[in-house]
Amino acid sequence: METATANPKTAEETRLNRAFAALSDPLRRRLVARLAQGDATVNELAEPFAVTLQAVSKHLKVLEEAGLITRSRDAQRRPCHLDAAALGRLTAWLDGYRQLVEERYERLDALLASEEHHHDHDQDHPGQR
Amino acid sequence: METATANPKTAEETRLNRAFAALSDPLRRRLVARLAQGDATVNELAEPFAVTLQAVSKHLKVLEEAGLITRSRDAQRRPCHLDAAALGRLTAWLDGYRQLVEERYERLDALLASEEHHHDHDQDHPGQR
DNA sequence: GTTTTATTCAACCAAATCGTTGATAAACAG
DNA sequence: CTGTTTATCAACGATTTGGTTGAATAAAAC
Repeated sequence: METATANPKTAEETRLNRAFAALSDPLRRRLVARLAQGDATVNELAEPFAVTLQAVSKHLKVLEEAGLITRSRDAQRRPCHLDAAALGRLTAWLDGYRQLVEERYERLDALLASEEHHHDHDQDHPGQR
Repeated sequence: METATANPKTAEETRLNRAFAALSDPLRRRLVARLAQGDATVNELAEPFAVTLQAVSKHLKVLEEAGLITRSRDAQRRPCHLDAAALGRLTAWLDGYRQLVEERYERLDALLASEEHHHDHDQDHPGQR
């Protein structure tokens, strides 16, 4: 599969860099959570938080440059819209690696089970280890 | 910075904070990618990169404190193991919000379709972008 | 014992990050 | 035009981050 190996700088990796970096800030993640409920302007987004409007404006710029949100225009307002596809790219990255780990785990399980020829207990996946 | 006093900040949120922050660094994500292929020691992990062993050691500490990896012991070595469940928690967070956005989008689509009484121009929906 | 291997700790430094205040721009309302 | 709302830009300071080198620890090998 794709799974960017040791490539120096693909555009895709740059995009992931920006997106994960954007989500590393708790306030930005709360903005994302808020935007999941519906589009909102900068003022609306800033209102619940104990920071200045300028700080929120900066955070939104980061989210926008990371491709996580898009912005339109309504008079003086600039409503923000959360981009579902961008979130999907992040889950795809994470889930690809998660699946690799689980596959390896299952193969190890199978190996252990096959080598245990004097027992035969069911080796079902145990949810959380 | 968020107020520590007025905000209870659940343990779950703290865990997400650490995990997303851990993944915000490109080198740490490459370590994760490497560990998805199989467990590895600090030396093995550091070898492909142009940074010192100590730098990688620090990064691994961050990943460990974020719960993304666990570590065992084999003589002087401390092999790292990628935690699939931790990756799963991140995808769950992202995907929850992604689904909210898509549901809202679909409802808006349906509303627009039902209100179209004098036109019938096709409202194309952009599947993947 | 001494030395080698594997990893971490400690101190330090440059650069990035996050927040602030103050000024500016753009679109409206009067 | 004057003033208000909405949002951004610019400069600054405090803190965090990611890297380095050098010393320290722990287990193994000699």
